[in-house]
Parts: sequence; structure tokens; C-alpha cells
Amino acid sequence: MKNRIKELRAKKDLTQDQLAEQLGVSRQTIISLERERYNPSIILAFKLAHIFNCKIEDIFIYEEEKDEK
Amino acid sequence: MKNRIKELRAKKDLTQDQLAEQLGVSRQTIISLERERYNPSIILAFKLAHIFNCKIEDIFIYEEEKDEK
DNA sequence: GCTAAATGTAAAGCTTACTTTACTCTATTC
DNA sequence: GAATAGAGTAAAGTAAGCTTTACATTTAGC
Repeated sequence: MKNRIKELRAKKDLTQDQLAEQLGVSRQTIISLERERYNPSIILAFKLAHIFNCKIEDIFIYEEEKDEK
Repeated sequence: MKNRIKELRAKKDLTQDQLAEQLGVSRQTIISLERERYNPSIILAFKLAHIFNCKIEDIFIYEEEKDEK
């Protein structure tokens, strides 16, 4: 699953540290998400959508084919 | 986090078993989600939205206040 | 009231999301 | 050029999502 976190974070001029704090997660989590090492929980996805003022679907791009978990 | 899975599943006239199979998860997972014992992964949320032909936000209701994980 | 289908519970085990710590690398800036 | 900020890696540990199995309860039709 792809995401636009890095791009959207840059647009809001936030450091990874600042975004992490706003979300209540560690900086490692932000790094891992931006690097697409794993997918966020749905709760984190909702929080991100709230901060970036958009829909979850605007941040995360899910491709049908690949049966990810 | 609240969800409308049971309601939407009923609307499509699917059993828990059938929905589970369509999603590629176990029946236990469906039961646990409907009973709101835990939240789905974002992948599962996307799959549910696809099956129910709606947005993730139409299925799952996230309340700000409660700092869930 | 039996039967069978659908729903539910419980518990043990695996996988993945997330944390914590410690250390590296690159750019500024003073 | 030393110091600081921002981004990155690695690895070990905890927490939460999901599976599997086995058994209980509810509901509907006969």
C-alpha cells in the first residue's frame, strides 16, 4: 500500500518529530510509514486524515490485485 | 471505534462466513469486528469499503476524544 | 422438539504495528 | 570546524490484529 504522508507532511511544513507528536506516536513510526515498511492501524489512518484535513483514501492508495495483509 | 459492518452485511444478505470468505479472513475476524472487540487493519478496512461499495468513513466511525490505539 | 444453519465464546499461537534506545549521516549555521 | 536539527538504520521488546480449533447458544424450518 502506497501513501502520500511525506508529501502531505512537507506541505504542512512539519518535521517527522512534530507530526509524530501530533499523532501521539513515535518518530520511528512516521519514518516506517513514510518508507512504507508497514501499514498504519486504521486509528492512525483516521488521525492522519484529520491532521491533513482529507479522507483516508486521499492519503493511502490501495491496489486491489496485490493481496496484502 | 464503532462500525456498521453487521448492518451493511445484512443489507447485502451475507452470512459472516460468506463475508469472511470474500475478504479472505476467518469468520472469527468478522465476529470480532462486528462485536467491536478490536479494529481492523487498514487493508481490511479498504477491502470492506470495496465490498460494500462505499468509503471507509462510511463504515467506521472514529470519535476524536477517545484516544484509542 | 429435532435438526441444521448462523452466530457466539474461549484460548493458544502467529504476524504485524508500534515503542524504545542507541547510533549514523547530511546540512546548516555560528 | 564544532554544534545542532532533521532524517535514517537496526534490533529487541510490547501490543494488537488475525488464525485455528473446539465447543456453546440462538434461530428457523420441518
